[in-house]
Amino acid sequence: MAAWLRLIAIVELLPGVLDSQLRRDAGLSHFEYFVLAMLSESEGRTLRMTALAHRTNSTLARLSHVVRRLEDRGLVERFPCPEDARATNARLTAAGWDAVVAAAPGHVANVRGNVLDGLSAEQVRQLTEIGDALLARLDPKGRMTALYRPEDS
Amino acid sequence: MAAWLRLIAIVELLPGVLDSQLRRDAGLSHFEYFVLAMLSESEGRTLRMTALAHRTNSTLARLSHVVRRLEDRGLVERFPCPEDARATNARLTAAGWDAVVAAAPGHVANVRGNVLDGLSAEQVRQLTEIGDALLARLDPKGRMTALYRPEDS
DNA sequence: ACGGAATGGTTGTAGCGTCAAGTTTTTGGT
DNA sequence: ACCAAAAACTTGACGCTACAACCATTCCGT
Repeated sequence: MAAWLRLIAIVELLPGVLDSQLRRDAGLSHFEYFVLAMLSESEGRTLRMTALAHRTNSTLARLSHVVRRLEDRGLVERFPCPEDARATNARLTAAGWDAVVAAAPGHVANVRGNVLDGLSAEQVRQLTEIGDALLARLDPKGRMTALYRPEDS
Repeated sequence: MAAWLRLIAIVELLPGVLDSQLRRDAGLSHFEYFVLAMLSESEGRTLRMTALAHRTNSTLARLSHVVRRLEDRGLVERFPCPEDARATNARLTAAGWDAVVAAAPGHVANVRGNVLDGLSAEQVRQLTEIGDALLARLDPKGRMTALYRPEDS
């Protein structure tokens, strides 16, 4: 019960902390930043929509809306996938890359300052294992396994 | 980094799991349920809006909207606080009590099944301490301390 | 090789949360 | 005693997310 109440509080408070720093300093929501960051780390800065949805723990519908808005802002571009005519690729533009590079340091500092620095090295290790155990239940199909366990996928 | 990615994934996935079960089985969002639950545990099933906002880790603005909707549905009623004319009290109605009682068992089962049962007793203990450490940073003013550390405040 | 099911994606809508602004009452400094 | 600042909400507008419906393409069993 004690653990559960704390977990709820974290889930309720963390998004606000991340969003407001990024919104203020970079004009991006945390989810938008995360989408751009996942693209920036991919081959050719390009991913199929479904793959991107998995890496961002999101729905295709949600992602579709967000990518459209990012495209309107010139940070991302979409083009049909040559290999599968059903699929769409999303690629980071030069402006999108610049936006991630500009936003990253402040975001990392925020995460360290507000989250990780409060934990001992041992607790970080414990949290990693707890995270694995929880995600095994929350994401039973292992859809976004690629993110938190990059060796599979 | 591994711990951080897992924490993000949890924060992204957990609300959906909680909301969809409660929405489906009880017609309530998790936040609405939590508001009703906090009232149900309070003296006279009544709390001032500010106190309720702290216990639910939320903003007064957010809470005000939610309580208005709950009031429209007859689950809660609002009345001015006699001691402080600025303040508003929210009280659970009989229908609201019934709604919490009806929703609780399914919700508890869901939480156990999807979250806590995946952890060992030792991990639950670790999570409690990690939660304390994180909340000390996320909620530096200890606004909603009352929730996760009921002995103070 | 054909037809139904599954996959991949988009869009409209409705509901919820955030932000900024406003009102009223209380507190505190002088 | 007075006035400014703070506290306690409420409200309206706007943006984002979930849900459901939809279309196109590919897969697969027979």
